[in-house]
Amino acid sequence: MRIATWNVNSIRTRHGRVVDWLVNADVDVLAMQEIKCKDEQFPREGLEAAGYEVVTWGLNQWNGVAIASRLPITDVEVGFRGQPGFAKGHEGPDAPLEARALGATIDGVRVWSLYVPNGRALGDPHYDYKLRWLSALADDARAWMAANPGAPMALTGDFNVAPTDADMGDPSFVPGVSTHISPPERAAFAHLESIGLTDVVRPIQPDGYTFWDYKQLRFPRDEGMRIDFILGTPGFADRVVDARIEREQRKGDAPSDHVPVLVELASDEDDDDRPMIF
DNA sequence: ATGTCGGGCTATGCCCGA
Repeated sequence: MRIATWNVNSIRTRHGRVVDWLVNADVDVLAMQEIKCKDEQFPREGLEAAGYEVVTWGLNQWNGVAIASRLPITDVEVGFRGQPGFAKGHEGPDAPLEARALGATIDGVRVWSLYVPNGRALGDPHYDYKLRWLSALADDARAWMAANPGAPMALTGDFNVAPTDADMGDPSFVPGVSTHISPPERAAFAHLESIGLTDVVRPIQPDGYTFWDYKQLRFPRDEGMRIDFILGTPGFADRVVDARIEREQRKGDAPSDHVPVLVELASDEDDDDRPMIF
């Protein structure tokens, strides 16, 4: 089974490219972020014609997450337990949720499509929200892992954190000043790893960015950032046989500013070593 | 170069978010 994540930056602008890539890359499951539309506006036709079932959580023109799968989808969860909300002038515990997390089970694998808040600037209310959001995500993941020992789960998506210096190649992000590289954000990411989630792509693809800003020739200069990840429980990580960052998807007409990240999983029904398929 | 893209709005440019 091939599972991918992709911040598509508007599915209405990108659906043709998304379907083409899914079919060409033979992807079974795609977690999307920044669909930037309401559920009823999501262009499902091309995906469904290509054999994909689609579940979405889109509230308005901002954020929005979705999962498309060629295998049956069950146990859809809109938002995670304890997910903090956020809205202008509404920063308390009863702030409305944003459409940033969607969970589903596919062929026995729990898959989350996550769009972590950007943070905007150090000290901005959105930055505190980002840290609370990541902390609550870890709490929910830890509770799920305790209740489902050994089970495969992947937290996939745009984490908006560059965990190491090598993951930050955009010179406009300055240590001590900028989001995405601040110690608290990196600690929040490391905390996800400390509860038993593993970046399953990095051991296979140690280099490469997943995002390049549209501005200032960031892609031609390869001044990107590695901020999109697939974090797996041990029961997920043990089945990963290959991984890929689809840099080619940053090229051509109307690309997203992010590229897909995907992994190939061995079947859970046999222990045969699978050949590397990519 | 604040140099690019998305979205909405009531518009044919301006605002917001990334």
